[in-house]
Amino acid sequence: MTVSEPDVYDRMCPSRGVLEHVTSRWGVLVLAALRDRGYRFGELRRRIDGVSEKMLAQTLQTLERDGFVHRKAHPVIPPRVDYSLTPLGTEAAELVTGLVEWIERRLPQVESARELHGARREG
Amino acid sequence: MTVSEPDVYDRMCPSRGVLEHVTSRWGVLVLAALRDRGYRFGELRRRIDGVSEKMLAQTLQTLERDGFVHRKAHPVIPPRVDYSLTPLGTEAAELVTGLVEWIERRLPQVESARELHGARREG
DNA sequence: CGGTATCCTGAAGGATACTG
DNA sequence: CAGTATCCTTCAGGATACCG
Repeated sequence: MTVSEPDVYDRMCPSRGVLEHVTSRWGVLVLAALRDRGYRFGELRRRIDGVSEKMLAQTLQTLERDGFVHRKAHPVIPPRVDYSLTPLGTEAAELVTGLVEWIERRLPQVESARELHGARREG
Repeated sequence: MTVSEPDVYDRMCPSRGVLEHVTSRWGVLVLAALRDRGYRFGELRRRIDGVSEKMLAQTLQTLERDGFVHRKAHPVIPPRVDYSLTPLGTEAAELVTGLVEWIERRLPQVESARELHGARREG
């Protein structure tokens, strides 16, 4: 395991790193899911469609480290680990789900904008 | 130039694509910048620290296609192109800058959470 | 000035196998 | 079940060159 440096842009503006954790592909979806209730690892994996074990673990670790997610490991066999939002994470999750829900409401407008504009890349 | 398909996850949930355009590394920063006022291409490039010409152009095209950004090309030499937010883009920008500003306010809490947790990866 | 085209590399991230 | 370790592929995105 190699520990990577914060990149140049992070050094110039430390909030960029946090912003990217929270708005990352899987970060958004984890926060949104946990807003409903706490989940076990496997539950989350099934609920968040398409996430790999590796990426889910990585995303949860990053969010835990930033203080957004609380991890509670029960010392039982088979292992049981529950994830939930911290108070800080709850606030973050409200903001990102606000964004997600806004997008879902405005999707028709986005799609008609795309038609007007002519079908081009989906980057 | 190859035009890429929307990937599998986009097909399952079309809002994911829009979410990723808006929360992408440069998308967030473009929306936040344009919230202040309209900018020319070069102005934006200078204002958004670290963005390459290529990525700025690509990001603006994506946001334009989604109906968030308005592009006004003046037929003069040398060329002049102004970018601004559409009404839809203004709403999106408000949500993302809300998130950015929240993160900036909470940064001290995030940093103390990191210290408690012990210094680990910056993924 | 405001792009586009091409090339290239490092990092993100998926598949698989393994473990306590 | 909840991860780690390893390998391998894909792709974001930077560098460079060129153009209207």
